[in-house]
Amino acid sequence: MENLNNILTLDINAKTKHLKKREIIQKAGENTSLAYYVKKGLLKSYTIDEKGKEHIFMFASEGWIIADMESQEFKQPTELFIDCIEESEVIFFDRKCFMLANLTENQLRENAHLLARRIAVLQKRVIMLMSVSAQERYNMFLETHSKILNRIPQRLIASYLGVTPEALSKIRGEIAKSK
Amino acid sequence: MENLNNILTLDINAKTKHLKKREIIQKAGENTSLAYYVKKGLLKSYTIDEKGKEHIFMFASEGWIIADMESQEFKQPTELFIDCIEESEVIFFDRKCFMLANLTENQLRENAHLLARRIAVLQKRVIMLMSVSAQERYNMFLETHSKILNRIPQRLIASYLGVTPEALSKIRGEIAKSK
DNA sequence: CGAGCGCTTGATTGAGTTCAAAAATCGTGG
DNA sequence: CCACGATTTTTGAACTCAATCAAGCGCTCG
Repeated sequence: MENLNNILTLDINAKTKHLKKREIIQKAGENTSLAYYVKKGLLKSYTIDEKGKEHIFMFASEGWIIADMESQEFKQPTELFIDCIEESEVIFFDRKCFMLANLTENQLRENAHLLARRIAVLQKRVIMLMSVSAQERYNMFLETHSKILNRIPQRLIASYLGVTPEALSKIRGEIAKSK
Repeated sequence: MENLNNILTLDINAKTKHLKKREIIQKAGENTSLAYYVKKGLLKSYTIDEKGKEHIFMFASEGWIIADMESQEFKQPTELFIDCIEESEVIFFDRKCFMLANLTENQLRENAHLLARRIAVLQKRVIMLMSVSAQERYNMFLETHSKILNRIPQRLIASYLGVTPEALSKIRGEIAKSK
């Protein structure tokens, strides 16, 4: 992820901001073409459904980019909220620089990989949601997010896994018992 | 999707093939960087889990590209099977031409949009799987796949929705009753 | 220090699965 | 083109996993 700085420098308007815990940097319904590079801290992106329930798409810690990469393709307003789980330091830059014509071959490749990696993550998630139990999903989460595990509240992990906080608590109880 | 032909022409090795129903064009575990443009017919991509269950990722009819766009990014072998639901006519070409340096600005933009659109579809699917009932998922499917609906066997729709064929049959029964 | 939020635990309910078998549809060979 | 076997779809009963509802505990931060 280090060489993403190449891309970041393409946006002369890119700005680093210091954000407090719980600070919202993007709301569903807004028109924005911004993306966010996390220098420090921990963010999440999510939707809120008709019943007011939050559904988390991704967590982004140091070195990750978080944004609504796609909704702009179809319809203008984003459907994603993005906010800070911790106090964070984030570079705001324009997503459009991913599509500039004067990119080098390496930058191009980097961009394609970035999008492809995002697709890979989502594809895995779809399989996960379709085919494995909540318990197995939690185990997979433990593996894939081991570094930032203790920085994420339980309730948010439950939302990411697509279960209620109560269900996750019981799953953890089961795991603890079986040891 | 018409101008995708621009990209297709970049691969001098691209070949059109006629395929019979049930013919498999890609198997999990294979090493390939091919992508498939559907000129005619209907294909599906899917995984098979430990229990031997098929989980469908996408259907591709006329004008769509189907491929494992992402697993190559990480690990060599693909995890997706791709086969024909109907007799089909398909252009086999190399995915790598999406990342060539000599693409025009329009082609670049087209590629980015293609990937972004795929992300959008997957993102919607994740929300769908996390937050709505099987019945609602079926209704959403009816809307988004209305043109190819009657060409897809029930059992495959159930797999796409993440439910058993029995469950889908009952859902359809309910809907029919309520009219 | 107290109020509220987050986590746990238990009882109940419900959506969807599994298993089984019948009914409908498809497709292939004669 | 028909008939028969195979595959799909439907229907039903029993069961399971996770959701919902409700109550209690523990922390933190205001």
